Amino acid sequence: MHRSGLIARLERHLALTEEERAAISRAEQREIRLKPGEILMAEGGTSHALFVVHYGWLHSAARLAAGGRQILRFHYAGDLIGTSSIAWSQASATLTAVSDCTVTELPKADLGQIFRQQPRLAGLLYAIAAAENVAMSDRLTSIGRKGAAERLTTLLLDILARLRVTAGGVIDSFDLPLTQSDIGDALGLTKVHVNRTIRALERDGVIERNGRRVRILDPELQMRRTGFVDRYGEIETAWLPPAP
Amino acid sequence: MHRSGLIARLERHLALTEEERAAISRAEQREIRLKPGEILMAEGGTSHALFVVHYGWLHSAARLAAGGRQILRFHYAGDLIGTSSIAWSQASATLTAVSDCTVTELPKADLGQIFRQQPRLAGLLYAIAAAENVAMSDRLTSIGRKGAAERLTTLLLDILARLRVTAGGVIDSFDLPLTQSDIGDALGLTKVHVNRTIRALERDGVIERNGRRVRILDPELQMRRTGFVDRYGEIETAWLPPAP
DNA sequence: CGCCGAGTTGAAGCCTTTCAACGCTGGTGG
DNA sequence: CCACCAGCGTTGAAAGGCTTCAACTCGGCG
Repeated sequence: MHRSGLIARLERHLALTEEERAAISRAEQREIRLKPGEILMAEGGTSHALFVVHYGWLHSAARLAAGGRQILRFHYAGDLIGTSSIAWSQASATLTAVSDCTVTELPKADLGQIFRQQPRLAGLLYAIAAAENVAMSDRLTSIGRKGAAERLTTLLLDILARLRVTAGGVIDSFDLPLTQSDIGDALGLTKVHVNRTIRALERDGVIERNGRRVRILDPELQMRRTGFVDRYGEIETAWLPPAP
Repeated sequence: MHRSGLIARLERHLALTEEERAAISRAEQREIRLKPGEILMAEGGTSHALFVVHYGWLHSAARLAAGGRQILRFHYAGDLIGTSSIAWSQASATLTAVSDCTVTELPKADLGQIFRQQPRLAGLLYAIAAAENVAMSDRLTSIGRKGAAERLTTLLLDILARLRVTAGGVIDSFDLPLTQSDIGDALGLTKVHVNRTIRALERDGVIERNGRRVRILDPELQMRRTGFVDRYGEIETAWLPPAP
């Protein structure tokens, strides 16, 4: 099996011991490959496992009684997902592949083992969960208090920031596998208005498009204008207990 | 010192051992009392501690460059707050007292101790963080995909559900210490529209008001209509490692 | 070759915001 | 002690951003 996406993620914050790496490897079970649109876990279904993303994108989404959909988060390599199954046995959101992707199962019981034997990893996972909570807050602020153009720009900057991590360099363009309908469901807009907003950003020289390739002309400028903060760069680890 | 709100919260999910209780008591430092409107922690400020709420309400909010504000969450007795300081030393949100309240400090370093010595507590804290993440998702869905009346009803139901826990019974009314401006900032609406929406709910027989007292006429009906889910009732603990 | 999903565009309507004004209440200082 | 002031709640009217409805194009897949 190839290298774990989760281990790679954790090592960006902390130099893991051999034991810590082994504990995670042991917990990760069978690998699952998904095609775009395939569902990994359905809202309301029962689940006794989390998933680690190794490659590709997914999203988690909630359905409304009225028939709409809200995309809650996008998940990239290194993310530990399906975390709602930690607190309940029923999934609170649907996990769907956006691109081709591979994930591995991580049974809840094995997570318990990690918490028992690797307190430093437990702390780091807790810190990452706290960071994700803050990222969620940013999204809430964006949807609650910003107009369509700014929401869209922020989403594109967020995707760019996440991809820059794995790309290992400062890129300014990427392939966007999302439909405009998906984008609307992520931003709380209709697909029609997403389309108009995208075209307005093009006209205003904020972005360029070529097929599904999107280029942000001056990412740093846009980050300043929207007040975008990358929540995934650094995580403080000084408070963590030492490795055993 | 009176009984810790956090211990009470955790014991709703798990029967704690004497050692576990002691570990938390040891970590909780000086008690702080706040009056409505007082700020416990300011966005951008540095902080090396979390806080445990023992009594009263607070909220966390983010400011926008444009001048607006988004209230992210309300915090009640038993909540562990300021968790953004777990991942960074800078606070990402401002914590403000809504009512009179008392909290205690919980230094990050002591949290590290708890993670090292009490893996079961660590797991439970992680599960609670996961549950909060889901609650945040619910809010995102509400703001992204629902109209003003439904957002407001959902907020009132959420407050009711939280108060029912500490009230220890099925209540259907409560004192609402929030201004309409606060409510607007929590729901992504203007205070003017909040006012119109409140009056519409009164006219439609959804709520009654008497000063700051709010009564929801048929909470169960409204829960069904809005698809409200109480995320704070049960948390699964079967996967947790055993107490040492 | 035809169909279906995705993207695009126009026009009309609705929900929410903005701007403005006024009453009420509780706290403060003369 | 009381007048004043500031903040909150309330309401109206007009404007604006986003949605809805509808139609048309384009490209890929069966």
